Amino acid sequence: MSDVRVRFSPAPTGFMHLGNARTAVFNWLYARHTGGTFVLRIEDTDVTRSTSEAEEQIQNVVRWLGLDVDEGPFLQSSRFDRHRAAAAELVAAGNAYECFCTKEELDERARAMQASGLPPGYDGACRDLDPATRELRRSEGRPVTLRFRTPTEGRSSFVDAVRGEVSVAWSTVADFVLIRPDGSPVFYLANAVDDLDMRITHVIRGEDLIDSTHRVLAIRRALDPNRQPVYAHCPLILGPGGAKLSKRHGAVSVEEYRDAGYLPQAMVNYLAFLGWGIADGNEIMSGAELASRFDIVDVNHAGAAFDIQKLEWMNGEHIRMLPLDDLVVAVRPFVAKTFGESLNAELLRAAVELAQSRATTLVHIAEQCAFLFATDDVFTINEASWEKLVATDKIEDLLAAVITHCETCAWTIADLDLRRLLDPLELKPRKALPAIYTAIEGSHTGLPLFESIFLVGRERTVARLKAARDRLAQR
RNA sequence: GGCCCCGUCGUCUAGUGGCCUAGGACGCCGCCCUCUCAAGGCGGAAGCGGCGGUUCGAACCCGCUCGGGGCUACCA
Repeated sequence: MSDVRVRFSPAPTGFMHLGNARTAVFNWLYARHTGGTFVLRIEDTDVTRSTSEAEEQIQNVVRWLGLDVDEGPFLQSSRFDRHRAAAAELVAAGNAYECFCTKEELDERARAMQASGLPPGYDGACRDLDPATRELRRSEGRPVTLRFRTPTEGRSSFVDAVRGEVSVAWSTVADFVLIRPDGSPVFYLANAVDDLDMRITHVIRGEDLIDSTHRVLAIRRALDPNRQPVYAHCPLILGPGGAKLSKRHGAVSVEEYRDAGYLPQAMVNYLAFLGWGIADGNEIMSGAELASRFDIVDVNHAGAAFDIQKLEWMNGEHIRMLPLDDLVVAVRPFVAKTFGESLNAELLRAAVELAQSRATTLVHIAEQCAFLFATDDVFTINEASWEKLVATDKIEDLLAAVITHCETCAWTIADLDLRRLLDPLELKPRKALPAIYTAIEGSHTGLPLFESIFLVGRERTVARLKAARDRLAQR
């Protein structure tokens, strides 16, 4: 095992969206690539916005994706004492100070500064208070926050593993809050302290955090000047057209994709290729294959648009690669959702086998199999398909011939090859058979007909054909 | 507004000065296969944001410009 230690550290303040998932995937891939350790840390420093549901969802999604966690989950909220101690250390060393400004005062002054064309950051009002004034403020019962004292000159710079040197003038970075009046730490502090304590060597995260890195690094250096991790900021995932990914573009939470019938291995495969690519030859890979090839220095610079069509294709490819028994297990809950838990296992397996080569999602497979599990009272025919049936040439003769055949023939797939009935009627399979698909499967598109009829069984087949015949006669 | 980051087919990408009349994949179009729909096979259209440099030579280097994104919180 190498000494590489990475962590996925989401905030439990909402659902796990695709960007979070991709960050998790990159971290996991890098850990597995290097033989390092993958740590899960929940950054719940914002007590008012963090929820246990979100926390649970994060763990569910990580598990579902198959990203095995080596250490954790660790909750930052259980380490607040450690964060406060670190903050006290910073105050003692003069790197941080007490600020007595109220939220209202801050807001008001920020507005005024903005109005006069100045940047709206903290104005440093409490930065250099003398001890007497500090004592006075405290005695007034004002809230106390701890702020980090940011350098006034020079530049902050670090070498990012994907972007190279990133640098910013310290004069543009205002003093920022470390500890809130209620004693809870803010992200910068908790993040710096925990990465230090957990001996994180590589910080792989979204580009939205690139500017905060200067602040985190400043805290780290004040606490321990000897250790600095490698930072790798990955491009953000965009919606269609390069705009910000949002609900308007459809599902953005990973669980929605799971529920829509996407395979976790397809999700990992697709996400891995968003912002990174070997893109030479085969793109369908297992997590292990991806891990063997992944490296953070190969991550792209530009944001990547999420393309559901490619995910869908990739999902189909993974469905085709999956051993049949595994696919049956994956499909089962989707079928059980409408037809209950007591499913005929053999029937399900046979149906999934027929669907495996033609489906793109698990939901798609469940839909294609539905006609097999539908009892006659719930079996319904798709309206567009019914119209096609009605318009079929010699439909009455065709139905009559198929009914007779199905009532009397041997019940084997070979004997159920209905094409033999078509010649006498001077019909072509391509034109005539979709009507039979409709009568049996409820749609003119679906699982191969003769195998399907075989699985439906003689009794239900004849019943459905007669039902179609009768409905036709009524019009 | 300020600061930072980014810019190759519609989309994901390969490409780090000559191998590029820019390669692959999804999607799209056409053909083949075919009991429907798919899957599969074959073929096709489609791109270096723009302008200036540097160089014998630029998708690759530099400048400007335009465009996109992020940050600018007692969110992370």
